[in-house]
Amino acid sequence: LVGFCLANRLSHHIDLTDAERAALNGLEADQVHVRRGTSLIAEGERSTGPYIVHEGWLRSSVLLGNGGRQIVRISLPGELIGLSALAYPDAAETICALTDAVVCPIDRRQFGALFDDHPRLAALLFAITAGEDTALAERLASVGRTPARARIAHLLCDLVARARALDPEADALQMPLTQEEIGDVTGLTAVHVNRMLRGLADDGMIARRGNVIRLLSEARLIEEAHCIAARRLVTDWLPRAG
Amino acid sequence: LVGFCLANRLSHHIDLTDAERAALNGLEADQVHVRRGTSLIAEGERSTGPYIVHEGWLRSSVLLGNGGRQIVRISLPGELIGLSALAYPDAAETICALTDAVVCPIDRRQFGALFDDHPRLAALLFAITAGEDTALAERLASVGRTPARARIAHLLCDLVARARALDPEADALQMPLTQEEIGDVTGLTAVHVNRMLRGLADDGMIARRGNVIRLLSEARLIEEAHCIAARRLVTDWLPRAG
DNA sequence: CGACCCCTTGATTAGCCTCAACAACCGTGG
DNA sequence: CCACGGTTGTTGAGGCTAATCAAGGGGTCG
Repeated sequence: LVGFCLANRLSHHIDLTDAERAALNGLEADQVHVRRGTSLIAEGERSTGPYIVHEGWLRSSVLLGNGGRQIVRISLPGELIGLSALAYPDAAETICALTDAVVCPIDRRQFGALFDDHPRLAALLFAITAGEDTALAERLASVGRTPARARIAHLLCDLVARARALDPEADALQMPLTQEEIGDVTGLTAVHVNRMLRGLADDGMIARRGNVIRLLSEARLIEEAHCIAARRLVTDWLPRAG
Repeated sequence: LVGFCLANRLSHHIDLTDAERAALNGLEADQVHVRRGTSLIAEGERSTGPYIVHEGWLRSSVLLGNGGRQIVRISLPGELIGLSALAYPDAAETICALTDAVVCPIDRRQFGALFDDHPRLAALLFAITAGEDTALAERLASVGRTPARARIAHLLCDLVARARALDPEADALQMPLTQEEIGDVTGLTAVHVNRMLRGLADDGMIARRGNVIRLLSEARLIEEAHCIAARRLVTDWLPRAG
């Protein structure tokens, strides 16, 4: 078994019991490898359940009738993706690997069984989902109400913060998104993304070398992005384990 | 007890057992009245849990550092709001009543107990939350990747569809949002919202009389908005009741 | 009656998009 | 090994969408 599993991630928030750990191991048994650039599932296809990311980065996007594309989420190891499979029979989003990746498919029913067997885990997943919902709302605010530079600053801050949560050592961001994809996240064109990145570099806020982006002044970026700092989850309301 | 409770809404998706119904009644016992224009909770304030809307419409918004405001959700009776209270100790969004409203506050711990006592209800709420997450992603796509007219068409289609789910008779939309608020949903200025509404009216797609908006050609609006039709929830994965 | 909010409309500006051309890089196949 | 096509990044010029600034009208509430 390779990669960073959900059990790892959940144990950052609560102390897992042996039974809970075993249940998660059972849930995360299957692993599917996805090569960079290939899609795990396409919008409209029949889906059987969500996935847990074990390794690599992925993106979820929706297509517009006018040919446009919006990337609605970038997913890192330890995160759940494709949750719309719990609401609808067909996938609402196309999920595509940004790097070579390993994911674990979860059948809806397996997921449902978790509510019976391990209510505390189910509740924690609910809390995590609520937190990601807040992050999505924040991105909507960024796209809807801030200028281009700020949107890109916001994305960069978001990604480094999440990458750092996985690897506290990393001070530079190995950026797997093309400028066109950055545009699809932020609602801009690739051309304009390019100009804004150049602007940020000229102003000494970031340094670029190939795909690697280093944040030279995270404070100024955060200020420019009107970021909201990552918050710690409250877990005091979860039911008792067992 | 007034209004449209959560039990009503959930029973559209599954047949509730008596025990489940009783549990929901217990959950929804408290009712708080909120007058139009007043806020239930402000961003940053300590929060104790989410709310269930029993009557009226409310909006959730976030403030940007630059003075901007983004409305991230419009909530109708039967819906859960303020779910970020399950993730963070302080409210992530300001919730404000668009009409006189009645809501039921739910303490985090009450909500947590639901996972122990009624796993099927907890799982259904998870599914509903996943569905709303999809709707939020769709709005992000609308704001990020479609022109002003399309964004407004999208909002109108969304609101009438949801209003109609509550009252199938209603063919007109009693719009409680000011044009400035419509702008805060769609990422536009009030002035431009006004011009776009006029344009839609001039083209015979909507008719306006005061606050009441009638959709004259919903098909054309949907096409213009690149809307995705409301889908039916899958519930086959939920654990058994009891 | 006056103050305030909301709607409406016009004129001007600015931010971002479109179109276009080229350089750099990559994986592929000859 | 190199030639090649395709993708990505870069930069310039010009146009369009939506923001800004400004002014006035209608409604409601104190």
